[in-house]
Amino acid sequence: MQIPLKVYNSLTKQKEEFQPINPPFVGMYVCGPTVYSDVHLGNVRTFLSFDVIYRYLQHLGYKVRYVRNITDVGHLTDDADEGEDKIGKKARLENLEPMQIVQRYSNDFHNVMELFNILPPDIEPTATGHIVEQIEMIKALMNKGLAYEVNGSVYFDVSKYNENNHYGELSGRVLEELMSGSRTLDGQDEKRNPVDFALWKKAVKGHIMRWHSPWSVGFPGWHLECSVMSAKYLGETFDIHGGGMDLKFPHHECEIAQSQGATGKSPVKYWLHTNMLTVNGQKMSKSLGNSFLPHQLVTGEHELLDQPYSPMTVRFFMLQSHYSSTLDFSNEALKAAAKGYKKLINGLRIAKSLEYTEDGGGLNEKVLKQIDQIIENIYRSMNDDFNSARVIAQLFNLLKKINSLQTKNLKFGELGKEGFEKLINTFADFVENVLGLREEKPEDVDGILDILLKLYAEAKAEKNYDKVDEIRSLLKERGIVLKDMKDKIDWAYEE
RNA sequence: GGUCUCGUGGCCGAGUGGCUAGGCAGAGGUCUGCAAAACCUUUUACGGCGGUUCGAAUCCGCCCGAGACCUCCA
Repeated sequence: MQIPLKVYNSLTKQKEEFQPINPPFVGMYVCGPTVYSDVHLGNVRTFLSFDVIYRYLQHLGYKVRYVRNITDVGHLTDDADEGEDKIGKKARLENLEPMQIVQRYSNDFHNVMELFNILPPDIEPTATGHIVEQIEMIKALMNKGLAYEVNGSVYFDVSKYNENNHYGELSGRVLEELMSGSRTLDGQDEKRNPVDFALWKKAVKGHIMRWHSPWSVGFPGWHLECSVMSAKYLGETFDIHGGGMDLKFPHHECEIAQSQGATGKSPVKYWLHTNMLTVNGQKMSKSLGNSFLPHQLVTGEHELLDQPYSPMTVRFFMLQSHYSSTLDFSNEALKAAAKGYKKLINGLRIAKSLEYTEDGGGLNEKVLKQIDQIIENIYRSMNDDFNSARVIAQLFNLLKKINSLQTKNLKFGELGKEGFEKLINTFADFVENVLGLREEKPEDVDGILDILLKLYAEAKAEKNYDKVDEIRSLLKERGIVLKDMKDKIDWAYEE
């Protein structure tokens, strides 16, 4: 396609043509979850957005290396770098080894990702697996005079960094204002400046997760792992760094400062930020207590939910908005999405089942042109900062053609074999591979079997033995045998 | 208070200086034993006030309203 891919770069605050540093390779890093509690739907939105970006880049032929970390070091509950370690706290409360907490919620996270058909990244590094590398980066920063040690803890010297760099370039902060705006913490603070942040924290008594370092037995600062792991797997400068808006400051700002401080290079070419999921206009977040857990959605067991919604309904719902807009979560919107999703996925089933047959129609240039136009619009939309909402709109337009083929309102011959294949393949490819929507078959297989058993019983009662034999043999082909019992009919797997 | 985003028809949600978003809901029609689905047609719109322009919902200013970040958060 001739239309170039453009992405909105949060760093430059404008849409830019996407040009990878080393085509056809693309390096993409996305901040993953901290595994100390269940992921909620807001978290899912971010990973879903980058899933579609990942899928589309691959669709365009790029060789993408997608890295998404797992934060399994317990970071502190407030940014004064005080407070309790979240994983350690949970471990203590539940009387578990911290790594049990980490494992449990990592497993849960992976299950949720699979539920929403979010592809796994190529590399999923953990913070605890890269303590050595983090220590190395701290050393490098200390050697450059950008970090200082106090009582076994090491802090990043933001004002020092700002002398030759621009701290705040991503989030639009001005250091002076940050410094005047932040309260000086009473007495105990080890930092030279409130805006400085921890690279290494000495473990206080009772802190469970701890490692040896040249400075103390302790643990690394929150921002450090992303700088370290992205550099390790993608290089000191790589193409795309993603994450939720709420990580822009301070997390991503600090990441830039660390990386640039250590290497002298700007680490990321394109910064992409996804917007928040809201509930009644308010951000969904753990701390506000208005978050939905994925399983609550699927079961419908939540006071704000009228009914259950399937994972693909939610996926479809989220893709109907642009990743950089807030999206409000409501029953009405979800119900509409459920119907829309089913319409689209019915189309996918039809698309896959249609076979081209010569039915005497002559080529219809007008329809062919329409289809070409729609397909071009699909690429145009996706290339415009991954506008999945517009892609879906166009897919519904293709769907009309597909449905018309099925109902014979449109003849195969009008499209010709080539036109037909383009229609079907584009539709199926975008629905399944780019948007990642998959068919959700009814799970109630038992219920469907019951219906067959009922028909079988009726046929027997009518002594319609042809029908009886037919049902029996058809089920047998599927590995299911019927059992005529004295008082009822049952079934079993064929042995 | 500082920085920033948004305000689109009954609901959700794209987009754009003049050319159909789309889904859901509503209306009419075709098809159908009935129904559903599908297809065709169709109603409802760009927070307010100014300005730029031949023309703005789209650009600019002001106002009103909502939200995000500035503390852990995707």
